[in-house]
Amino acid sequence: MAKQQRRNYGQYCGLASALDVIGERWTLLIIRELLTGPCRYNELQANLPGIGTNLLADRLRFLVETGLIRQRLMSPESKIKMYELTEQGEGLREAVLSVARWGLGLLQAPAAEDVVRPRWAVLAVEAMVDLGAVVQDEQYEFRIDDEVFHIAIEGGRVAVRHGKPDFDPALLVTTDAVTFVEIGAGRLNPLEATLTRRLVMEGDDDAVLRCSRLLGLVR
Amino acid sequence: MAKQQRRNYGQYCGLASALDVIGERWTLLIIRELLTGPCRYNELQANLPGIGTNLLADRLRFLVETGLIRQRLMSPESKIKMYELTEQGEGLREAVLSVARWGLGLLQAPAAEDVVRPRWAVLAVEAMVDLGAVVQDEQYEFRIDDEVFHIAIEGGRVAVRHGKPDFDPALLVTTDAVTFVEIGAGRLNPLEATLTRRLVMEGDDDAVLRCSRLLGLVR
DNA sequence: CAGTATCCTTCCAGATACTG
DNA sequence: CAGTATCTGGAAGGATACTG
Repeated sequence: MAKQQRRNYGQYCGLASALDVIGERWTLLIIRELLTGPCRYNELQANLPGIGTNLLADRLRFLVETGLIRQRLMSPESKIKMYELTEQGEGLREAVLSVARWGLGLLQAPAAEDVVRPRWAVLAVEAMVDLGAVVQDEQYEFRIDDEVFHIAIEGGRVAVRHGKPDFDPALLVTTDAVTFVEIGAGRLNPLEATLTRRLVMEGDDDAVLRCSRLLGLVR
Repeated sequence: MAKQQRRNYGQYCGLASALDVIGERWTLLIIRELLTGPCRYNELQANLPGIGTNLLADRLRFLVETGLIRQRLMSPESKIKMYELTEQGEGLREAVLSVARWGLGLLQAPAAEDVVRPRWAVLAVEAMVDLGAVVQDEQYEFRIDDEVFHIAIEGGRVAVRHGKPDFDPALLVTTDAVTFVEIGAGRLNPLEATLTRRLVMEGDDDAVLRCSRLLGLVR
């Protein structure tokens, strides 16, 4: 036998065939990391505590084979490798957000041993976006712990991206990852978070309102 | 140790917490079965070839504990037990459809050993529904292999349900599960399927058009 | 930095036998 | 019918050491 067969469900069904590819342990969490931008091997390892390097390598190899991700050099001269989603992998965004949205509702208070990362808060932000609440093109800057990202509204489309906004943001939101995830989970009232300074929104009052509506924090 | 701890990711993140509950093998397929209506133990076993009775029992027990499903007697007098989704479990519908929609795009021609079930075609139908194409209240009857179900459009909402329509349907669609899944996967042209009689749509031409649009089969 | 290689543990598949 | 209980080989997962 040249190559052993992967375990699969053997069902002619969209869900089953999806799970044959992304159903194994850790796989969807790797996709989650890449949904907020390309990552290096060690970054992935650092953001997926407990994965074990062999499994990470296995999963990455399989996902490259399957065409969900690809390897690319960071720049022509450097030999630092990055992993990034292909178009097919990017196609999982809606599905991942949908699952994450459901999972947000399960969250209790963080346990002492729970790990949190700013980029997971980014995912929470994205899962919370209500497309019906888009009013005007603008950008909001978020500073979550040590990471900066922004929401860009462009012609009715909403993108959540890493790094600073492309232009002067209408709003600057400063918070920590736990606070943001808790708000997303509906466990923490945004007003309360604001009053206790766990969440700080600086900017025009109207922009604060628009952003709050976009994230479903107020009606 | 009274009760061993389930393996979990230990991440304070919506996606990770969702996967702690529904990430294990077979779990989401059990949810899929229940999304098209309550099932008995043996039905589940029959529709999930390969699961093994102990594993199915384990999963069901866990899902009941977690509150995603519940057990109920079929009728007060009979002692036939059914499993059905709780409201929380029902909350997974969008997420499951979203994953299934992505997975449909992966499907190749069915392999000889692949299993197909009419209810998976029901899922495909539901995943294909384009809410933007809803025009008027009506119902469509589907006969896939030996199962009957229908799409009910009521005030802009679309429901896919088991059994016969509540009133005279605008359309009767007859086909087999493989054909329907293949159409959903974009592998089979609906016109071709119609011409080869693998798919038969009986009804008013306008209704055929509306239904085809609803399922994204024509623009 | 970006992985292999190794070893050990846990989970899963499949079979079978049993119970209320 | 609707499960529980037990067993076994094999596959997947986890921890750690090592390498170009």
